[in-house]
Amino acid sequence: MIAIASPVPPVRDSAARQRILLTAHDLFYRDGVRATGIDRVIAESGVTKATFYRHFPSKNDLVRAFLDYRHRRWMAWFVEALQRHGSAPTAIVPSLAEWFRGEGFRGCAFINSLGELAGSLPEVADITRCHKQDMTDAIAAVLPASRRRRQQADAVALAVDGAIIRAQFNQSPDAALSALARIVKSLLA
Amino acid sequence: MIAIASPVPPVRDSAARQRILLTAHDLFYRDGVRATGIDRVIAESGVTKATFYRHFPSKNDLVRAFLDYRHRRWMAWFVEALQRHGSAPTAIVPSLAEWFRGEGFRGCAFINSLGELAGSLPEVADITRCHKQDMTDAIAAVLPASRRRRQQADAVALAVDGAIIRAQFNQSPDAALSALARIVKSLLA
DNA sequence: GCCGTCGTAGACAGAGTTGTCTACCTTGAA
DNA sequence: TTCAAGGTAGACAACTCTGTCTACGACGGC
Repeated sequence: MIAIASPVPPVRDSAARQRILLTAHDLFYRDGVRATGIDRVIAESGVTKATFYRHFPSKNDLVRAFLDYRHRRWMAWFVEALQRHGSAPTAIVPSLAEWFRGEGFRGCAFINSLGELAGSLPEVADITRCHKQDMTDAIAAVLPASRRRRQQADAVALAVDGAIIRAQFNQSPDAALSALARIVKSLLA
Repeated sequence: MIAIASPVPPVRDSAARQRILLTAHDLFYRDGVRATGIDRVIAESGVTKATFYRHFPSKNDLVRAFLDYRHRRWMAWFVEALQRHGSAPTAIVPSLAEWFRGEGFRGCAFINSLGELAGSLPEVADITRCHKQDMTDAIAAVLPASRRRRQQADAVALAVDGAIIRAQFNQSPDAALSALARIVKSLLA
């Protein structure tokens, strides 16, 4: 037996894995990561423990996969929403309004994870930084080209984070949205 | 025996209770509420289980006390810092800079709790709303009197929340502080 | 001096946590 | 046809979590 390369190609896209990831996404986002036990994910995704641990050797592996999936999914939605609303600075507030008013909105998954996982999964800060960098880039893409575009995008992104937080605890997102609109307008004036 | 009022006046300020609350504050803020077990709080505050449960019948009671204490303590610091920096709009950024650069800064305790406790302690949203309302009032107090002061304070407070978040995952708070300064300046222009 | 309050000390219950293990079935490719 | 990968099913270990309980000591006001 010669066996040059590893004979065990990891299965990245099996149906069971997808089901686990989708279920974990919904539960982690809705109830929080620590509040959601592995057993719950296993039961609701309809697989067995052996199958689960074949794909995700530990809960932290699942959490990392969840954050990665969340990032790709949220960014795809955000870029699409900005385009749909005109790819202009005025697209930012109505896009976020969609999200805030959507069923099951519970804030930013990365910000939420930051608080509860800092101890058990230190890289969550780096992951969040990457996520917010991509969000900032998407915002910069709808701002008018100018020498200060980078700085303006940073400031708008910071305000967007503030708006997400306030929409999370304020029941109605209206106040957060109008405050954000005011900030965006005065920054670009 | 006539016994008009309850003969068991709750002890609000015993030494043991203070020690428990202080310890819980440090641990909850540093490691998160869910990540911190009751046993840990008990061990580090040097009391026994019976004593602990005499003062706090459940962990949720301790969490509520923690948030209340945190609110009073943080507000006292914030108001004092704003005064110390001149009680003007320009006092906001340097005050926050103190906090962000301080040892053990780990973001806003209320925002952090929001994500991890929404399921087990629903009132955390109301508590956070009250806290942020008081923070907004403190900000309004250093803004110039005008017809739009309330709205300006709301917008600044929203941006402050964004700055807190970014200072939490960005290692250096400099970018968050300068973006916040830019927002404050343009809002008051 | 008595009694209630506050405290120490620690065993214990009951539930939930992550993760391992054995045993067997199915499917597709060499 | 054989064999390995991926899946089902579920017992089990080891630990941690919250919360209860008994027994006893110290102190202060009535």
